[in-house]
Amino acid sequence: MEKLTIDFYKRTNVLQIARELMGKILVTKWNGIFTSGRIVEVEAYNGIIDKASHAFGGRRTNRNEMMYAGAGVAYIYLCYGIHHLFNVVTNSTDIPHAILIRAVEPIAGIDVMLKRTGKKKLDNTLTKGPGNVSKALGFHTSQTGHSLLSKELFIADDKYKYKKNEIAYSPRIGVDYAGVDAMLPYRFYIKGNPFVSGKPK
DNA sequence: CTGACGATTCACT
DNA sequence: GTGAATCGTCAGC
Repeated sequence: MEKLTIDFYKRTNVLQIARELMGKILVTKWNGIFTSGRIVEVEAYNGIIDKASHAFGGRRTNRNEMMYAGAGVAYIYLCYGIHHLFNVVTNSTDIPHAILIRAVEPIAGIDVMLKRTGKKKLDNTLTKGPGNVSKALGFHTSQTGHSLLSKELFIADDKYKYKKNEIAYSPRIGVDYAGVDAMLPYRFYIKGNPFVSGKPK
């Protein structure tokens, strides 16, 4: 169970990193409260040339400032006034690459996740979809910019590996406004995993 | 200052 | 399948 280091995040190929995040363990320990889950669905946002990214065209605002902060920090923002979405920032300072964590499989602290989400029992809706992941793991926009190398928030590798044929890819979800870039196969997910969002096929 | 809208989710028809 | 919830952000005036 090794914590991923800065070298993992600072590489230049965001698609490669997104692909490698599959099966890794996302851990939060806010105020010492431990929760974790295995990553089963992600989407890559490929910098200033990606119309679906908040940083398209080099747009730099107060909201997306952390996308430019450099590898190994969290970018968390509010969507639809309701949902906090969690991203991993990669590459280097001033190059706004990010990976949205869309779904995890709960591992530790399931009781805490149930309490945070107001659910009664564990089912596949607990951490399915980016809004639910953030709710279950306790992410909040106030944590944007938090280091992924810290003791409260990090991603670990327990050496579990999905087989090559278990990982599928598709266009990203909810980015129709991005024109041709909406069709890019930047979403990765585990085939048949019940926590993966979108309609099963 | 104002208005339009979003990397979503869930309840309801 | 359809539509409401809900509010910070951002472009434009």
